[in-house]
Amino acid sequence: MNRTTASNGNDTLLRFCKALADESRLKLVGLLAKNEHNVQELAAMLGLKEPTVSHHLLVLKQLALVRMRADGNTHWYRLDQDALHRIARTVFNPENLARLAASAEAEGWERKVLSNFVEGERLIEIPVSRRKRWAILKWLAADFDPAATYDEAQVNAILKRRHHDCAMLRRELIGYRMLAREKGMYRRLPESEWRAADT
Amino acid sequence: MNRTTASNGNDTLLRFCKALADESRLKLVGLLAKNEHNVQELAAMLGLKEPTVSHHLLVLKQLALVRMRADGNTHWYRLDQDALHRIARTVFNPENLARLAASAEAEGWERKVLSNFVEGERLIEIPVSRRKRWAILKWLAADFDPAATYDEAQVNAILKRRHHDCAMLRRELIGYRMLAREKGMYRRLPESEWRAADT
DNA sequence: GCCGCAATTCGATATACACCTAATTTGATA
DNA sequence: TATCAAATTAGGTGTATATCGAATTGCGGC
Repeated sequence: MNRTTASNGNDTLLRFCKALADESRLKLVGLLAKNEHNVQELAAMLGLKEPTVSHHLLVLKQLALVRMRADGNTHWYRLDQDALHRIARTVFNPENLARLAASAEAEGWERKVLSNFVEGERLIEIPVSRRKRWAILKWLAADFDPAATYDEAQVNAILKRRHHDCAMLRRELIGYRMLAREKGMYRRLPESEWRAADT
Repeated sequence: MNRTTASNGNDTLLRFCKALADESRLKLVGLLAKNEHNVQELAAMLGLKEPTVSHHLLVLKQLALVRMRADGNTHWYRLDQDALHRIARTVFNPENLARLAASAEAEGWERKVLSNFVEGERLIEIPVSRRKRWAILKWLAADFDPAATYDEAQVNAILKRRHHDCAMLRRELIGYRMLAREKGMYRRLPESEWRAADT
């Protein structure tokens, strides 16, 4: 199931793929590519019942892949070849693929981690995963001014705003070299000094 | 569900569409199009658990849409852009679409109807649909020699081989002008005399 | 050797949807 | 007008599969 609503632009791509991700509908497309057919014929050719074919045709119709012409009560369907190729072409070009990524960019990863572990201003839980923990620590490090120095009580006070286990957080921050302890005082190190997320 | 096994050639097309007919997998494609990512990152970015992502990556991998590079225990995935475009292009060209229809050609419609209503040499059921009934009657008419004449007993005997309700079949054959009754004798009319299927 | 972590595999669940039958709509015809 | 035939819509069922938690695998460090 999808917890985020599909972004409108790529929604077309998704529906297009869904529409063709069924053997019966693919056969329909193939049949309608060559000739016009009514629902009965299609049902007979595919070995399906009319309602089923109607259902499939509706799906294709909603993507404008098939056209219908009514003669009395019999409906004649045919494929809109141009539409098919147009969609196939526009939908798979690189720019469109790029937009797919927009919804969840690499840069957004850390934000997502935060949203998973931070409720309001408090850290609910310290992630076990090294990379996620790194993202959390980066967020904690932002609480410190690189130009200032703090004694242990001050560091603890700042960290306590986020999570009760300030000692653990302090140790981690030092482990990743985001904080450094010198002569009993702490200071935030520049990012260039930090250990990488995956080491 | 599919009652016929997919033809090998279009099987690729079907699997390709199935693979992309899922929002999570589309997002994966988008993300992997821009950068290499490991499973944890992808899971975090999509808001899914690692096993789920693994599953999706497997699907994409089986179509050779993604490549994997293992560094220790972390697996780095990226999109094979060429593969994607190559498949998209080859799979949607007209010749390939034409092959889709091969499995159930228009000419094959009547054959299909027969296979649905005829078991061995016996007619299981007389279709209600006018067009299907017409196909069945055409098949029955083939039992009669256009150059011969039959009395009613003979006609009934021939039809009884196909279905117990020979009276009904006889009436229908006459209704469609496939058989004609003249002076108590029956004879098969040429196809040019038959009423059309849809009248 | 053992432990920890990333990834995968396994087993279960829950949703999506292809398909059917039955009921309804709609157009043509008698 | 009643009626029939073609299509669609409505409702229900079974299968496929997206997702998860738990167990397993496999690699790297101690």
